[in-house]
Amino acid sequence: MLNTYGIHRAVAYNAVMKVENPTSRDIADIAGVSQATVSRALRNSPLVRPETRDRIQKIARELNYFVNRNAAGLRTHQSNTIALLMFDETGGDDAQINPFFLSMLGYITRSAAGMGYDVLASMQQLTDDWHVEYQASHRADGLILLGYGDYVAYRRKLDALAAANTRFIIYGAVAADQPGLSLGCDNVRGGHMATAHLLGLGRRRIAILGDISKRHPEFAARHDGYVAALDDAGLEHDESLRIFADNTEEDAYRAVRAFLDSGTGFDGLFAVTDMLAIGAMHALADAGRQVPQDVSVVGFDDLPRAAYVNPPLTTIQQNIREAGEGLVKTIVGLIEGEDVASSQLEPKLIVRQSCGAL
Amino acid sequence: MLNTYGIHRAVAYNAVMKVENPTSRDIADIAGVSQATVSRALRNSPLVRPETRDRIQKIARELNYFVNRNAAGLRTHQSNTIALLMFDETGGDDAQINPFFLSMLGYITRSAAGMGYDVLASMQQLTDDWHVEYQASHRADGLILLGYGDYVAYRRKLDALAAANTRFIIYGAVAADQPGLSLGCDNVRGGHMATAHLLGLGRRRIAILGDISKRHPEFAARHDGYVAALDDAGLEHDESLRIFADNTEEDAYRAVRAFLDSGTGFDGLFAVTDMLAIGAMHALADAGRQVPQDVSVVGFDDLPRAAYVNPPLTTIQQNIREAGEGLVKTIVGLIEGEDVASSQLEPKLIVRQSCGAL
DNA sequence: CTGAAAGCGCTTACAG
DNA sequence: CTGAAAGCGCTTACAG
Repeated sequence: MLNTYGIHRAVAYNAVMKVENPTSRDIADIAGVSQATVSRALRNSPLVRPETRDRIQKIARELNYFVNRNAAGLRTHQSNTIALLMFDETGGDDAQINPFFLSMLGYITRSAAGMGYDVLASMQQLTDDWHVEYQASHRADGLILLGYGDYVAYRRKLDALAAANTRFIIYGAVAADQPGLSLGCDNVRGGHMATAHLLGLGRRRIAILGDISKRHPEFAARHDGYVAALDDAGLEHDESLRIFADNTEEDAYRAVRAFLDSGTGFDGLFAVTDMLAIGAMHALADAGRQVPQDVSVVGFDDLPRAAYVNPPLTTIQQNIREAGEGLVKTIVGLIEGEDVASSQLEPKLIVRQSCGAL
Repeated sequence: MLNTYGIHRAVAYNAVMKVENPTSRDIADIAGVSQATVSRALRNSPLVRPETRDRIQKIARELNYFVNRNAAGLRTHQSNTIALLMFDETGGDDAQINPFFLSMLGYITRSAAGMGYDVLASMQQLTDDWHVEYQASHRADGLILLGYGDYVAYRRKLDALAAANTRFIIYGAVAADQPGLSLGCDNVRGGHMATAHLLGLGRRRIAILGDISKRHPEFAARHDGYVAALDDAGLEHDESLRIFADNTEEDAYRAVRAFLDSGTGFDGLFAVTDMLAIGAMHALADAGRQVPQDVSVVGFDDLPRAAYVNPPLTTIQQNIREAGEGLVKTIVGLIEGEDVASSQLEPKLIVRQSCGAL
C-alpha cells in the first residue's frame, strides 16, 4: 500500500518502525539508500561514507537485523562454518564419545567463534556413510575429525574426502601417507616419556596395554616410544609383555585379568590411553595387586577423570587447549587459502600416585 | 561451448561425466529433464514418475551431488539446524562446561540427525551478547540452552529471545513465569529422594550444600524436596545446616571447610550437584572426617566421574539420554508447528558407597 | 562514494 | 507427471 512512495514494508521514511523479519531492503528503505549500500555498510566496506555507514548500522541494530546467512552463503559460496565430526568407538547406541575429545569441544567452539566461524557438531559411527556431504552441501567449509578410530576402517573415507576436494584435518595420527592435514601430539615422545618415567622408578618388567597394531597409528607410535625408551635403558622389549585390548575400560579390565592369570611377571604398566589404564587398575585391584606398590601404572591423555581415580593416575597429558585451537587455526587457514601444514604438540608427563613417584 | 546443444557443463547427454561442483541444473541436463523435476525427484515428490525419480537419484549419487543448503534454506526460510548454546559457569578462559551437559551432546546430535537436523554448537558466557542472532540470521530454526546459569542474570536474555519470537527450550528449571519451553528433571522429587535416602540410613542432621537462592531455580527446587522429606519425617529443617557455595568444586571445598570449622554438627550432606559433592568429600577427607562413617554424602546429576571418586558417590541421576532426546523432540516439534509443552523427567537414586548404604 | 543489475541454486505455485 | 518462471536475500562487478 505505502509502496506508492517506494517505501517497502516500513511505515515512514527515517522513522524506525518495527519490521517483522527485516531484510537489507527494509534497512535501505528506512535509511533512504540503496540495498547495495546497506550491504556494504554492514560489511564495513571502506567504499561507504562513515556517516552513512554509522546511520545504517544504527538502524540495523534497532531493527534487530542480522544478515541472512543462507542468502550470503549462496552468494559467496561460503558458510563460515566448520563441521566437527566425532566418532565413537562403542558402536552401540550409547552416543558416548571419549571424554578426551569431548573436552576439546569448548576450545574448538571458542576459537572458531573468535575467527568468525560456527561449529556444526555431529557424532559419527565408522560404519556411517558420511563426510563428503558437509562440504558438498555447503553446510561447512571444512571438517575437523575427532576420535580414536580404527584407522584401517576409515582410511578409505579419508581417501574419499580427499578425492572430493574436501578440506579436513584429523586429530591424532600423523601417518606418513595419510591424506589431508593432521594435528596430534608427539606420540612417540609421549610413549618414551611414560616408559622412561617407569624405568626411572626402577621398574624393569613394563607391560604395554592397548591395540598397538596399524589399526591405531597413534597407539603404534606410543609403542614405538616405549620400545625406544627400553632401548635407551639397554633393555630388550619382551613381546610377552604386550597386552592387547580394544580401547574401552571393559576390554582393558578383561585383558589385564587374563594377563594376570597367565602368570607373566611385571612391575610396570604403560596403558596407551587413560581409559585403558582405569580398566587395568580395576583389574589389578580385583586381583589383589597394589598400585603402585606391586605395579606402577602410567596412562595417556589426562582425562578429566584421571585425577579422581584411586590412586590418582600418572599420565601423559595432551594439551587439549592447544589441540583445539590448533585444529581450528589450521582448518581455517586451509579454508582461507593460507599455507598450512600438519603439526605436532608436545606431550607432558603428569605425575600422580599410580606410578609410585609420590 | 557445448551449450550449443543446450547442455550445461556436462559433456554428453546421458553419459554421466564428472562435474566439479554439480548443481541440480547439471543433473537436469544429464538426465534430460528440467531442473524443477530434479528438485522434485530429489525430494521424493510423489509428483514425479518413479522411473524418472530413480534415474535422477542415480545420477545425483554418481556425481556426488548434494543439495546446496544455502539455496534451499534461502528459498524455504528454514535451516534444518538447531543451535545448542552451552554456557559455562567458570567465566574464565577455561572453555570448560559442566561434564553433565557435555555428555548430553551425543544424544542431542544423534536424535537431531535422526530428525533431519544439524546441530550448531557454541559456548556462551552469561556476559556475552548472544542468542537472538542465531535464528534471526537463519542459521538455526531454534535453540537449545544448556547450563547451570545464574537465572537472574540471564532471565532478561530469555525475555529478549521471547520478544524476538525465537523458538527455544531450556534444560533445567521449569519456573512458573519463565518464558519459553523447558525440560528438566523433577528436581523437587530428586531432592526428596536424596534426603529421604539419608533419613532412611538413620541420618538426622542433614546439611544441604549449594546456592539454593532464586538465582538457581533448579537448586531451589532440590532444596524444596529436601525440606519436604524432612517434614515427612517429622523433622524441622534447621537453617544453620545450609551451606552456601557457588557451583564449583573449589568453592564447595572452601565452604565445607569453613562449615566444619564453625563446629556445627551434622551427619549427612546433600550436595545439590555432584561437582559440589566431590569438593565436599575432599574437604571432609582433608578435615579427617570419614565418608560415609562420619558423614553420609549424596550428590545430584550422576556425572561420569561420580562412580570413580573415593568413595563412589551416591547420587540422583538425571537421565541424559531422555533429556537429550526430549530436548530435540520438543524443539523440533515447536519448529514444525506441533503442539508441544514443557515437561519433566523422573530422577533416579543411584546408591554407591558415599552414603553408607552399601 | 553510490546505485542498478545480475546471479548464486534452489523450491514451488502456475499452467499445461 | 512435467516445464517455465518467479523469487528467496544477499554480494559484487560495473558504471557513474
